[in-house]
Amino acid sequence: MARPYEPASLEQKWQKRWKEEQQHKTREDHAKPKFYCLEQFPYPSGRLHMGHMRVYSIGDIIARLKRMKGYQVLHPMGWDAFGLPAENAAVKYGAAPSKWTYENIAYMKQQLERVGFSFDWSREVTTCSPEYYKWTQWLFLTFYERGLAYRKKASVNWCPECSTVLANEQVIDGLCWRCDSEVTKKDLEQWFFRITDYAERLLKDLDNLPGWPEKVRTMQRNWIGKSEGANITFTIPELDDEPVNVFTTRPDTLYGVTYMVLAPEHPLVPRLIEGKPQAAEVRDFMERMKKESDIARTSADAEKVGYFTGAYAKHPLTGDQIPIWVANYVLLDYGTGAVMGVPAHDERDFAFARKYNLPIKAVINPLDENFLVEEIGVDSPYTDDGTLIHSGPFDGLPNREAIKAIADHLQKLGKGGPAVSYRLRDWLVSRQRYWGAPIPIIYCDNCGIVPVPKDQLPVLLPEDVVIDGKRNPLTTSESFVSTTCPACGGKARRETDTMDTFIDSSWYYLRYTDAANDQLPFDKEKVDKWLQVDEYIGGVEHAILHLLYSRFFTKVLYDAGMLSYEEPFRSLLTQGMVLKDGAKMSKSKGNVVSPDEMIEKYGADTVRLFILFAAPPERDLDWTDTGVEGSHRFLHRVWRFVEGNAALFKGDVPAPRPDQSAAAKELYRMTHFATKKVTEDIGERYTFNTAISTIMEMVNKMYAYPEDADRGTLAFAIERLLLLMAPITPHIAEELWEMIGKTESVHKQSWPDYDPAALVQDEVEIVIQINGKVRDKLIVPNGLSKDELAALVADHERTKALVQDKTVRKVIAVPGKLVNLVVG
RNA sequence: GCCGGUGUGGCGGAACUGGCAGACGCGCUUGACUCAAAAUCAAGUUCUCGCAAGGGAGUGGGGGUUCGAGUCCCUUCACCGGCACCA
Repeated sequence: MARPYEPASLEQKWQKRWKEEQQHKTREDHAKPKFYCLEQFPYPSGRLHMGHMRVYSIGDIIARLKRMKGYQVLHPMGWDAFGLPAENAAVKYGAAPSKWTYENIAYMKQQLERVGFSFDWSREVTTCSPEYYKWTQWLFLTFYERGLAYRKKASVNWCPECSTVLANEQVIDGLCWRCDSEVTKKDLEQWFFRITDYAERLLKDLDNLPGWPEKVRTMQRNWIGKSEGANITFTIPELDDEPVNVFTTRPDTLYGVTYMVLAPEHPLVPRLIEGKPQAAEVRDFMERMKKESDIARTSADAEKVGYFTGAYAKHPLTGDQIPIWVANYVLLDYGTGAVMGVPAHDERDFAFARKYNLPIKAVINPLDENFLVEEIGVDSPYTDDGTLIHSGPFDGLPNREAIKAIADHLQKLGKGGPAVSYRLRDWLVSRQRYWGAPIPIIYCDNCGIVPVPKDQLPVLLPEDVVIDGKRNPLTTSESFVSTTCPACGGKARRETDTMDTFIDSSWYYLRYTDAANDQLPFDKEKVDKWLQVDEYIGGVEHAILHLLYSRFFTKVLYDAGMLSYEEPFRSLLTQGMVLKDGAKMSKSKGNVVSPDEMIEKYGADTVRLFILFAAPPERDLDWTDTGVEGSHRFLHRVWRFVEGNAALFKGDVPAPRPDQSAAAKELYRMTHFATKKVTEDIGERYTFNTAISTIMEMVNKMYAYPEDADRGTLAFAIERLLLLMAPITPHIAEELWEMIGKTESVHKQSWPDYDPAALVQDEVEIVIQINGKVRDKLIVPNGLSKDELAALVADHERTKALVQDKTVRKVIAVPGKLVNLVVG
């Protein structure tokens, strides 16, 4: 009586047993090589979605393989548990954010266990627990001690919907990354991390990350946005030669400057316009610019608007009078907030000069002799290379050389010099929200800003707060706000902002290495043992945000001597989205497929198999019901075959005798080939889809295996099949492994090797080509040399017929592959 | 505009090092089993001409290198993503 495949009961049976045996606990064994396999930890939103299923399926297949290959594997899991949804839930349902969060964690943890992911839960990390955020605060203070955390008043991004400020990285196309509302500007005093100090290292070290996708490295390079050029100091005679710096990437065009433009918010503007007839309209313009959002103002097709201030600057080399303008297209926080205008050689300057009738002066002579210098500035600016003209002592110099020559010359004169500018801004880390780690800072009227002493951490989140989505909740807790100054003992008040949740997730991968440490965030020896993360798997939506911040954190902690690596993630795998009907799953589209329902219907193994089989990991995956059915069908097929042949394993199992028949030899070869292919595809190439397709081919061969062929070879193939399936579909592999009489878990077995000799075929099919076109195929003994092959083909009747009376000019023979006859 | 990525059957995808394009799966067609259906097993399935044997075309388009190109080079188009009045 055949026993049917019943995933629901057998999966729970094994999950229970694995848990009892603590099978997924990290075994620290210094004799073995280590492997740190990490997937981005989830936000406890309530339910797992298919995106979660995908990341964790990918991580689990890798971790399970590495364990079987004899590595000590760190494969931890935790919760990115601070954040706004918990607060929104508090406003909506009146539940405390902590209650909401911990209930979600409990539910999602149970879901993850139901899929059979091999996480080491003994190292579980929850960022909203005081045991964790104590160290987040500790690290904030470390940053503060190192001068990397500072407070300043600035025009910052403000999300009215979330009632909080946002970092630049969290503003996507002018909208809030969380809620998509339009972000406005506000002048506020806020905490920043000095990530710009690390701009150059963050940029340069991207070159040392060959294991990262080019796409992600490019995105980070673009975000950091390095420009090389020069700072040039103009002076303003009417303000006692007050200096004003401009940044330019084209110092070679310095002699072509015909005007200068300042950002409307530039601090010099009020002094420049004082007493001038233009003062009123410039002031009016400045007011208008203040109100306009950044996107509207800086979009490429926005009209360029400018006003003459009435003031002039002095050119640093020629001494010419340069009119000073203000315009919407100049931004205060990029470069120096001031630019020089060279309309002859810059598209934007040209358009501006045309509009306001400013002079255009050509200083680069095109190398193209057909291009007349006189044409410059007539219809369009000339922005390519050339030699300098009208540039005093630099005339005749190729402009590329002039860039350096002029910058160096200015430096000698003390009027500027080579300079680099980055697009990257400092990281705004304070949030006017409740559900985050409190910033451990105290304000004292006598002592000013006083950090909370590290031995007084954690600064606990108070519970007597009002969360109404309107006020900063911590300001409503009197018991929290009023405190004493750690320095002078006088009355003081606490900082009421909390930290950006991206700080929590910037170091969680370090905490996993030493999750229970109550003396330090982590022990140096332990973190050094496990770092770097060997494979980090997550969504590309964090390409800039989380991945840049984590790199920054690692570098700062490296500088602080807390760890020995400057880069946290050796290799990065960015998995694609899970789509349904060509669109991202979303409630509003009504195309959400629930993992719970799928597991209920087919079992976790089927869901894992389908996710890994349907597409390579980096690509988007289209969820199809028929595809899932197919994966489920395959597991049934495996089950039936193994179950139907389980009797083979009663008593003494015969040894494989592949020499008994061609069929036996072929199955034996296939088994070794599959071992090789699956090992490489899962362990090195991360193409799980092709690993699975090879296993399917192997099963097809097993079905076609003759009844009377060698049983030992078949037994060998069955045993091997289960080992190869173990990382992919761990439950069914375990159950069938037990069924064939094994007493120790399949997951504790050593990953099988393959025998290269077994891969060699006696006979191979070669292709006969005439002039590169396939004309015939021929079975020949393996291992023939080029000459033997050519001779054999020359003798082949059909080849003779094809060649007929034509001359064979050349014969190309590739052993084991083909023979190509060039005839004519 | 700059940078990066992707283009292969009806669909998801394979071809890793220049060597039989379309593995594996989905879908579809046919057969076996069945009173029948489902399930299962077996065969077929790029397009096109042909009864067939056998031709021809074919990896977004055009060109090139090579005995041989999905793969390398040049060029061009489309789509996706990042940056963008960034000085």
